[in-house]
Amino acid sequence: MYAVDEKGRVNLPAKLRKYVSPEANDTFVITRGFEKCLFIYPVDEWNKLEGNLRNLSSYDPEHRRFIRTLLELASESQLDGQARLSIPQELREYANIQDQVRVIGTLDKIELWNPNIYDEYKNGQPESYESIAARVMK
Amino acid sequence: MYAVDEKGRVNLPAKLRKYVSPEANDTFVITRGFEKCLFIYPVDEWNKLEGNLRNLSSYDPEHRRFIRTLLELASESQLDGQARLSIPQELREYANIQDQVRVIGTLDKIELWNPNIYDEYKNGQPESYESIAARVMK
DNA sequence: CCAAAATTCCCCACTTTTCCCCACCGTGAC
DNA sequence: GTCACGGTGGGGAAAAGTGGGGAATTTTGG
Repeated sequence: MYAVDEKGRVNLPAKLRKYVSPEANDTFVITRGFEKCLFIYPVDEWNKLEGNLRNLSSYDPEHRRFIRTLLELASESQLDGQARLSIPQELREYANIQDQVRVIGTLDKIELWNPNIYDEYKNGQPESYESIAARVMK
Repeated sequence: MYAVDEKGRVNLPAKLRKYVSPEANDTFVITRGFEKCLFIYPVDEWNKLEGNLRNLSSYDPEHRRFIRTLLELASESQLDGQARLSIPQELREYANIQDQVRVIGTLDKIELWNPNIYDEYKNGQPESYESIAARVMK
């Protein structure tokens, strides 16, 4: 759990920063995620994703919709001197992020959640973690 | 049974340390486990697990949930000079670990339990150890 | 096109947590 | 008894996290 200050800045935990490739050069792309959270991609990871997007067809309505939604709120920015990232207001509103965030590192990106919404998400699942794990990792 | 000191440190018993591969270089990843306990993986074991996670699809809602839950509280750290590991507060809270822990070595990882919760878990099982053994090892 | 307002960004300062180190206690082996 | 090893406790430096002032830039309104 980390603080969001009045200026909408979030500290990226040192533990997670450690895993970000130096190629990213402290630059990140932040956009809306799945379920009401935000995704923060180190630019190098983002570029890979963007490469995949280019393979989609802008003549297919579903592809179009997917690309638009993903890019609509996307925004690139750099860490400040204290390793914090500014989260644009529209994105904060989308994820309902106020003064506290839960930060989750998920392999290729980082997720930001309103802590309450994350708890609801976890508790709202019909199946337990253990039983999903058994199925997924079989 | 081992002590947890005021700083949240736990001594990894010499008996267990003996079995950890030198490749792990005294580095461990600690995260939530199944049932209310914590898992401590030597990094080399963790890396294998992480490799499997990367094969999951982050576009599948169940896979996403699994990855989030597993990584949400995950944290890497090294043994200190006295062969102790610091257990982050959020993880201690999750497993309800206060001043005593039960430490169980389980082949590829180590489990930490609140001693009382572990007893309840054992006693709460409908089937006896012997009859599970018969089925599992058939 | 200019001025006022708002936002962004860069810097400095303070607080809290983590981690590195040293010291101590108890037990079992010699 | 004394030595070695495993386990426990705690002080203090360094790192991580937090808050906020003010210049620079962008946006807005006339």
